[in-house]
Amino acid sequence: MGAQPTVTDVAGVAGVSRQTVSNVLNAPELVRPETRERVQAAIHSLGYRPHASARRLRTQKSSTIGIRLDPITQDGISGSILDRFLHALTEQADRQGLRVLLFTATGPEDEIEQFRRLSDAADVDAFVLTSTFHGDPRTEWLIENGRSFVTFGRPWGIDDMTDPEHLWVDVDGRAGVREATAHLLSRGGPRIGFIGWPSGSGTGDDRRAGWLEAMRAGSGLTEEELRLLDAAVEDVVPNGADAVRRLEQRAGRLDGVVCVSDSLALGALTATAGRIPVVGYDDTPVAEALGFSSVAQQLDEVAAGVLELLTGAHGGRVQRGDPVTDPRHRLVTPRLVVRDGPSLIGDRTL
Amino acid sequence: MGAQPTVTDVAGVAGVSRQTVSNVLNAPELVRPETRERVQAAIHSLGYRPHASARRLRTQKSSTIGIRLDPITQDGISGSILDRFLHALTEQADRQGLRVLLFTATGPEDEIEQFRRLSDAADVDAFVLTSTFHGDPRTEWLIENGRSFVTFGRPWGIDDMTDPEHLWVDVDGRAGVREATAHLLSRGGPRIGFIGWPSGSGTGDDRRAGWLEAMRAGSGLTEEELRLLDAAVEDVVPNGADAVRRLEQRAGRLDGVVCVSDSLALGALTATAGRIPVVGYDDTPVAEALGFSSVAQQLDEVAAGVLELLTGAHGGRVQRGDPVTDPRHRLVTPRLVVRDGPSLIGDRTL
DNA sequence: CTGTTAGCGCTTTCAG
DNA sequence: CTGAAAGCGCTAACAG
Repeated sequence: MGAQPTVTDVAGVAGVSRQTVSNVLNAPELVRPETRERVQAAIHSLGYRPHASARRLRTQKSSTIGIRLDPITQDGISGSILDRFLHALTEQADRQGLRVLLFTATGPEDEIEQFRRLSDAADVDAFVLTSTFHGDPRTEWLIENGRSFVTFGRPWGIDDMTDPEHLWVDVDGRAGVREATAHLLSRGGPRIGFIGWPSGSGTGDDRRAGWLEAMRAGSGLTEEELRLLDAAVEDVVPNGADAVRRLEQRAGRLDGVVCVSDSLALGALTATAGRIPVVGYDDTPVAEALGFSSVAQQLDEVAAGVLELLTGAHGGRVQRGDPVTDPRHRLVTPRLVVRDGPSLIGDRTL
Repeated sequence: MGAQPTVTDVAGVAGVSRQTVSNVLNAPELVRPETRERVQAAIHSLGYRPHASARRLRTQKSSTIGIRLDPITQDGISGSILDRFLHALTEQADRQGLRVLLFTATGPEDEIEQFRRLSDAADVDAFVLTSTFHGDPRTEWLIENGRSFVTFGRPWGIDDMTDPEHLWVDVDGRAGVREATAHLLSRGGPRIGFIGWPSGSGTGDDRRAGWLEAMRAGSGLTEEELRLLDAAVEDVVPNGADAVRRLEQRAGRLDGVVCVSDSLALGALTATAGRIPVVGYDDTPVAEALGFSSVAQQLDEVAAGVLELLTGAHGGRVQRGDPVTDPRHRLVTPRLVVRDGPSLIGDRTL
């Protein structure tokens, strides 16, 4: 432990002045290579590290991004995607010298209060928001108050979508579900059902659109028939089972099911028991454990995109990018992880 | 946005000097109520917030605790417990004015490097470690270098266990499994199997001990018979199914199974398909979704314990407690969450 | 109880 | 390219 060395100590050892040391750290090109090396050596031998708070006080930058940890990992099954995103974000932020600070909030209003608290205290430079929703008051507040932020998730309101103040990264769910559907179409008959959420959620509707596109393009079924293959339920496991039974009843036969989430896929799986292929969404550990296919969000890419938008592609510092040259958003294409069917529930048990 | 007001601004408005303001904030009892209120009013009307970095620089405290986000959410199923712990920790830390900073590391050695980096830069005051293991080099380094830390998880080495430098909080797995086993004994026959991990892991052995205690006390079986009811496998889902089949073969009949994890419980469930009760450990979302009983760690209590040890029961500041008066560790008793059996895989599907 | 004086460790002018 | 001076916003001593 002991007292940490300061720039002054380093300067003493290297035989230069304090800000030469500072220059070596912050603008190495200004310092003659020879001197630079001497300073570096001193830094190394003393084990010097710049004092983060001092630097932050001076530069008025915290180099820290704040992210709220969701209150309850909703379903829990899909909740792990936040977990994975968080990990990717932390890892990549680290590499750019950015720290990730956690906070919690009881609801949107409280979250706004946290925004205020954390940014007023200069604790964070920017925020990363997850699970945005229609007419989200949080983004509104952030924009109005000139705070830097990026959302993981499109703003689903009509105007927001193109608001240049609103930077976002999202996963192209439509493309993912389209691919999943096309995959099932190519594997078996044309009657691929879709178990989605009730319409109204941007994310859910977007994914449903992907199913519809693929079906129109490749199933040869009529609109009437397609309607019979489309179910909308709340996102809890048992509903997946109910929905699949209902679809089978309505449509007579099912050749496969694409689900809007792994939770519903799990439910569907318990009802189909391996008879027909089921594809989920999120590629959660459950999908892997039970061996069903799922659409995987590329959380690494999302995290990279978030950071890029935040640092304006300059890396390192959090600062707005140029509204003209820099992109304001990024759509990441997910990847279908194909698995050979439910090895456990299906083949082995039943 | 605009420039944040500083103590000087507040002092100006309230008509007092700078440190009277500071005193109002840090030692209110030193200031006459009348003045105090005037200052408070000024603070409020200006929307003043102390600048965190300035304060940290001055006090040489970061009021921040660092926690590593596990590299890969191992199984994923049980990985969510870190997630939940993190949430509880953040929430409670918040209330004490402590921030939670995340970092990642590729392994124990790298994690130590991060400890050094974060504490040298005065970014964090203390660390919280999860998933400690036998002869963990991390705790050794932290102790040697005088860094504050608390582990979630006992040190399983013999000496470490009583090391007064090592503060820890853990969940009493033995008690949890004992209760789970007793519960199954009371519900059905005496042949309650145990599916655990290979011996060697402190956590796993501890839980196994719980099963053994309950069985010796309440099953009336011989040691010989008990041995036939005890399986040890690696923690992946399919192993749970294999193990249960093996046990049934060896022991002839099974009246229930207690598993060391929800992952194995899920596997066991697919093989037993609701014939006999299965109890898991961790009470993950999967247990809830599928409706099987599980031993729930009390993450809120663990988080509270961690913070208490960290702040030496004084709350607020991170500082070692008195080695004599303050407790050095805390064992939290888990809770058995009883569910009426696998509603999905069991009753409905099969 | 209140004000004055100093300085945490760093970076950013601006001269040399 | 290097050095000297100044101050980010705050709080801990001490003196009034």
